[in-house]
Amino acid sequence: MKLRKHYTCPLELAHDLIKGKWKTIIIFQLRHGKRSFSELMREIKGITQKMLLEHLRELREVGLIDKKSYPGYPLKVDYFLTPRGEKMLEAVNILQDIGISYLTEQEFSGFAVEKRTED
Amino acid sequence: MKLRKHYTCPLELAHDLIKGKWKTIIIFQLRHGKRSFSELMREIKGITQKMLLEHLRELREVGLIDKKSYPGYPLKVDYFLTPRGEKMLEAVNILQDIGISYLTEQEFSGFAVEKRTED
DNA sequence: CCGTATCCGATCCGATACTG
DNA sequence: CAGTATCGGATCGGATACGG
Repeated sequence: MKLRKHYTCPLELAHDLIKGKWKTIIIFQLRHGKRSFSELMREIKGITQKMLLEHLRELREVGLIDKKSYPGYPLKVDYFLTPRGEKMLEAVNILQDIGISYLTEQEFSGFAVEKRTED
Repeated sequence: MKLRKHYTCPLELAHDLIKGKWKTIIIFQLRHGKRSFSELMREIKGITQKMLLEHLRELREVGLIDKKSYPGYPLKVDYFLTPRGEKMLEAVNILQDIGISYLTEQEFSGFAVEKRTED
């Protein structure tokens, strides 16, 4: 996700910052501080190596996260939120709350599982 | 954007709610109350009729907005945020602030225009 | 004024294999 | 452990035309 040259609207830019299936989840996982690549792989269910690396790189390119590499073997890299990322975390936390409310409340858990009557 | 049957993570669901190029912008445009379809078309630069209708329908299906149709000609329909939409607006407002900060600050306005030296 | 349908290129994302 | 490359199906979104 390269940012475009021009944006006519701040929200278009901001939405591009978190575009992609995993970006908000990555930001949320970094809420308590740094995480290595392998920790993120373990904590984020269902993500592939390719997707995680790609989204990490993009988040870095737009300045929401940064990383620190430690020399030597085994390789070790820590990813962490920048101040901009911390600000984005505020929005992500709200999204998290909204997601929980949808998963919790009857009205939409019924809808979210498409009237499953079995199990 | 139909919601899936199951989500392993609230953020995956929440991100789906605002997935798509225009959803956050539509929510933001409804921040001060109801808007007719044609008002939204006028206010949201660059959007096509198809995209606006499609995103309005999807936002409605997931319960972030609702609409009220008035009988008679010319047709008139008002769209407005539901309580869930108002909650989502809190996140969108933060995104808006972040977008503004990116467009404003030197570091990223330079980056956002990809080192353009002409014009 | 509001809503639907279709076509088609662009992008996204998962699987998989390979490198330092 | 961390990162790169490629391929192919699925989805997204713009243009355009048509309908109530």
